[in-house]
Amino acid sequence: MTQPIKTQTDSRPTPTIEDYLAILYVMERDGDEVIAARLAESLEVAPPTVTMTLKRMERDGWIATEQGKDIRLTPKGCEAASSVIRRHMLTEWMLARMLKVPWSRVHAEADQIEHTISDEIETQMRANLDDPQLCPHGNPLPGYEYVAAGWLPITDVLPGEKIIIRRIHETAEENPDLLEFLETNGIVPGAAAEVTEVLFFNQTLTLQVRDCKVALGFPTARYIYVEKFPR
Amino acid sequence: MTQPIKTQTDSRPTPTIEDYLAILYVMERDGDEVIAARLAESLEVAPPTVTMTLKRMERDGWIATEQGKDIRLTPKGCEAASSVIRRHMLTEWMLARMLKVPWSRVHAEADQIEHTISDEIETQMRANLDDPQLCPHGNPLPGYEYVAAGWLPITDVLPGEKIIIRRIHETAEENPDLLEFLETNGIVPGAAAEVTEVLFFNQTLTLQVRDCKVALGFPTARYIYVEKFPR
DNA sequence: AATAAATATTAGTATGTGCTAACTTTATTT
DNA sequence: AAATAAAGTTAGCACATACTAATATTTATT
Repeated sequence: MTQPIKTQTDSRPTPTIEDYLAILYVMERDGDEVIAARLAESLEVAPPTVTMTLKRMERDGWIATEQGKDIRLTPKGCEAASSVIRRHMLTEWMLARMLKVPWSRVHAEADQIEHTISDEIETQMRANLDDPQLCPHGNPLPGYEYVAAGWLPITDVLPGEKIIIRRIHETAEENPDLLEFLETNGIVPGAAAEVTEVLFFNQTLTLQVRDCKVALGFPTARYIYVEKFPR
Repeated sequence: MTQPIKTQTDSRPTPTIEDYLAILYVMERDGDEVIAARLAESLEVAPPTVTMTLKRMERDGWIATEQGKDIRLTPKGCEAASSVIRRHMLTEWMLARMLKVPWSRVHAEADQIEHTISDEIETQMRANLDDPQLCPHGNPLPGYEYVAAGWLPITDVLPGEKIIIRRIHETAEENPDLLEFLETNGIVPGAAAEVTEVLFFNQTLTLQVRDCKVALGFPTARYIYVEKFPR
């Protein structure tokens, strides 16, 4: 008899728990307040669902709650979160490069596929996709946060400054309409642009990308990170 | 407000139901007896689980049971089964060709991923994988059964006959050890071989593949389909 | 300090998917 | 025909994941 081998894939959290872990990881990384209400919004589930799921997560050692206060990932939870985020981002690259799925769509598709990628497939992805440090939207793979550390929100740029678009934050990726708008207007990592106008009273910021002008609302603009053009 | 669009992916059966549908499809295709006991074996679940799941499937219109007798796919069930089998086989090709996953492993991996492939990704796979009619193991995509119709089990070949390996049946794909054995010995679709010996008393059949001899047990051999060498 | 808003929890319910134990029904073989 | 084997079902249970309604708690604002 051949013994069934317990693979890492078997000991993975469920897709639901992986979703929670990934959001918690990004919240912690960004220094945001980690509370259940935010999770309920991000995941589009009712608050009691979050309460119960967090209880199970604590029971299973993915998170720890400081005397009922804020939620923190345990080392094990952090590991698991890193893993699913890595699989997500590698899947995005696979879809974009190998299957030519539009940039604005890869995130939503990868959100499903990520949970079914084994360690072996992850290894193959890495090898065949040049071991990327950033996802197609410019967000860093876990462990490569330093690569993105120097970029700043485009809201911090003064009119007249030339910039390179570097990153669309994970939060903005949740909005497919926005992604399509950005893609259509060439606002994707690597694009050169110039901030032409900032209208505080209107909460908009106008960009010149190639030969077209695009106005971004401030809430959107906060999720677009750029590199100041090397003069 | 943008209306959320109800995609086909939303109306898909659950992964569990897709698994049942795919097995039922193959059983029907091959003219096998379609009974719950066979499903329980294939799916490695207890018989009562099958009873309950089949009830839900009938309730939801995926299958119909002739006065409590044999199980048949409804047109809707057949559609859904074809869809998941297609996604499975396209995923296998993607893994093999794009991610260079070994031939003997792609089936098991695709078994998970298939459920998370949207119609859009399926379209992209088809376009970027040359619209295959057969999976990497030589089994036909739904609708292309005629492509495989002329091949026969290697048990029907007489010693001395030269053949081309064309197909490893789905049932054999469930056995990873067997697949690895076949791969190691070059028994994969397209390989030229010669049946050198058939030992009925021993229930084995010996093949010459390239420069090595391989003995196959009859139960295995029944799942290997071949084309007689064009003389 | 009082009110309002935001957040969290409890209680009760539902559904899908699994299990074991026990029992019945149907087929096969002696 | 009787015995055995195979197949199917019922009953009872468990767990993850969702929900609503109601309540409690905490934080913020007037």
